[in-house]
Amino acid sequence: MARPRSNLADYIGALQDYFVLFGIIPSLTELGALWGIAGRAWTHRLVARMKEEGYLEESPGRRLRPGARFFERTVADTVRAGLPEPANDSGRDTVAIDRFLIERPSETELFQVRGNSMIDAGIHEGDFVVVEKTRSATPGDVVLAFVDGEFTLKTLAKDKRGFFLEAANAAYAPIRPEQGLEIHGVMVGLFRKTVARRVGRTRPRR
Amino acid sequence: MARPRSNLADYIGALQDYFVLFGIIPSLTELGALWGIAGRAWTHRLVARMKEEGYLEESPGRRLRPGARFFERTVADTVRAGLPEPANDSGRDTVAIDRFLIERPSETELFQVRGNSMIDAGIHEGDFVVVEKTRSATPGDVVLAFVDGEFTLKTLAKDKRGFFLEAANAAYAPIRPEQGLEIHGVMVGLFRKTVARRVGRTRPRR
DNA sequence: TCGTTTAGTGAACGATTGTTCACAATAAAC
DNA sequence: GTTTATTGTGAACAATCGTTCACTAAACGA
Repeated sequence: MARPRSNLADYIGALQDYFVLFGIIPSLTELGALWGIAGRAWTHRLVARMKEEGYLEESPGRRLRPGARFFERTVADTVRAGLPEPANDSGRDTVAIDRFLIERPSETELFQVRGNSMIDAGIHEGDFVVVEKTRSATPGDVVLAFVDGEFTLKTLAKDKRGFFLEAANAAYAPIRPEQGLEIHGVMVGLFRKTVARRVGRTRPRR
Repeated sequence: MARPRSNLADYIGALQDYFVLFGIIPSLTELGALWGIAGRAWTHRLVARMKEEGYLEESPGRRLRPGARFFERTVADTVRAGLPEPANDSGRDTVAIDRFLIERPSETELFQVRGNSMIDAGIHEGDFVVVEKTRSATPGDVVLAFVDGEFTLKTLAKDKRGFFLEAANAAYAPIRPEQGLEIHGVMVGLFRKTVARRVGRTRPRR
């Protein structure tokens, strides 16, 4: 029966390093060179196995991309005791946050928040808000609306009199737009930088 | 002289959407199909221009990968009246979220927040916190500390009795660690996804 | 009007692609 | 010592790849 005993893990490790370096999954020929394999046939079969196990996926044009398990890096779940070491031996992907927050790049805009009318929703002045334009809004969503000649970020709400806008701050009254309510987009994410760029640095490098 | 007037931006937008979907930059043939271009020659020249401007880079095997500027996005101010159109002379700024939030990738970790002890600082349960390990903390910084066998996110404070930790929530008492205070890192940023991934889609494709 | 620049098409090239088939080398199982 | 599965090699296939060259079409200034 002969257990597989797959040293597949070694090949995957080498490929992860390559991916961090070059940002792509290369052709079978170059995979063979990377792995020290002469014939393209065997490389092909290894790749097939990686696809079966979810490490690689196929993109249009027969090209390969990292599969669901390729990164498998723990996003370092929080605070619970025990070391938070993410075991992140191989490099990190700097693309992660962008891709996490932005699903439709061409329909997405960033806005910087002014004022504190949404502070109870954890939206502070200076925060960057990710807004998707084409997403249809439903009551409860935070929306970027155009009312009375101004853009404003508020929670969309609805009662028997129709749609209106609510702030997340007791000091602000609800807004019932007089001539129509134009929803520019729906907030789908937020990010914030909390410490100013430091002038010096903690310790000299190298 | 004829200004470039490049509608390159439209092509890049379409490519960004494609990349989110498939995780690769496709071949020239498929780029042409994506952009509605018949001859591969013209696609080739557009790609060359994108490489010059830093949107694309070349990987081994003549394949393409996203360049440094590929993930940049323009930021608009929320509140200002008038169209939020970039109006590229004044208020326009472009940000790549990852690079904006993470200055030192190898010293940075991500943690997901549990609990609401920092809610008055706009840090909610489920938010992702960007923590830099080697940055030296000063009172007022939000730090990820290791006290009494647990990791916890709190504001670092100091009085005449020494350093202690403060929550940003009146329901939590300050923490004065008994056997030493170990600062694991300093919070430098935060991001949050506010709408769950939609099940259906807005409009059918093709 | 003419000239120039941008935008785009179409065909052709050699090289490389993924895939398949036939076949050897190694190792473990029986 | 034979069997069997795994690991690997090498050649061959049509298809597609990136690149280049020659050539329109439209737009715009001078």
